[in-house]
Amino acid sequence: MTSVFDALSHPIRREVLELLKDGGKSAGDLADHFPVSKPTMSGHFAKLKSAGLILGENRAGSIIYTLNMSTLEEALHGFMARMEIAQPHVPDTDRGETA
Amino acid sequence: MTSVFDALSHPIRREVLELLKDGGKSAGDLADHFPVSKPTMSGHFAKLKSAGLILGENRAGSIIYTLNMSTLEEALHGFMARMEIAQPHVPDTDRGETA
DNA sequence: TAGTAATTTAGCTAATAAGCTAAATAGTGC
DNA sequence: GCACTATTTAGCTTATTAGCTAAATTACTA
Repeated sequence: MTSVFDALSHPIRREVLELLKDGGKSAGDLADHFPVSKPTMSGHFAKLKSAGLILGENRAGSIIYTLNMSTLEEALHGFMARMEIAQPHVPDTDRGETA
Repeated sequence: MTSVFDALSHPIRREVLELLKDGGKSAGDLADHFPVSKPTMSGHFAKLKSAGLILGENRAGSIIYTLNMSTLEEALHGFMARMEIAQPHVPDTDRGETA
């Protein structure tokens, strides 16, 4: 069970997540974005899946990976709360921002 | 030059950062919080320093490590922006910025 | 059912990480 | 300068990671 932060430690894996933010993509399509072999990419997918950051689904002879945003958000928000890191660019709370 | 995400991948290193959020602490005091040897902790400090997450300063026979919050914030905010993750609002916290 | 395309698994190598003990270094204070 | 304390460096072992090629598997499609 790879931890989320372990999964995020490799730049290829972070970029895979970014590629998935606008919708699912096949393993092959994802792999084509990176200068490593498909088996190597398969290992990266396995780690992301083990961390709960992506889900894989069989579809028409391919495997479509989709982002599991809630796992990522929970990990990042949880850590930021522990560290008491505030948001940088959202308006002051005393200006009555409407969510 | 360890990357911030590499540095964050180990739980001891994340907890060191948390211990430093309310002010600097000596290497020895930090090491006492963890069930590993001091040389091992020294290696963790070196990685955090190499990632720009902490600073070490000689003071009265000890080395005081302090958190470099801006590096951490930049990395997390940057990644969250790339991922289009809403950043949480953290309530006012007194981080000890006594004028 | 056989073929084909997509993906993973197996098996390997090389590099890095994390831990240890023992020794070296740096800085204080007498 | 010497002793003392704090911390790091050296040197080692073991485990993990990341990469590769080749082979196996899975799942469509004809």
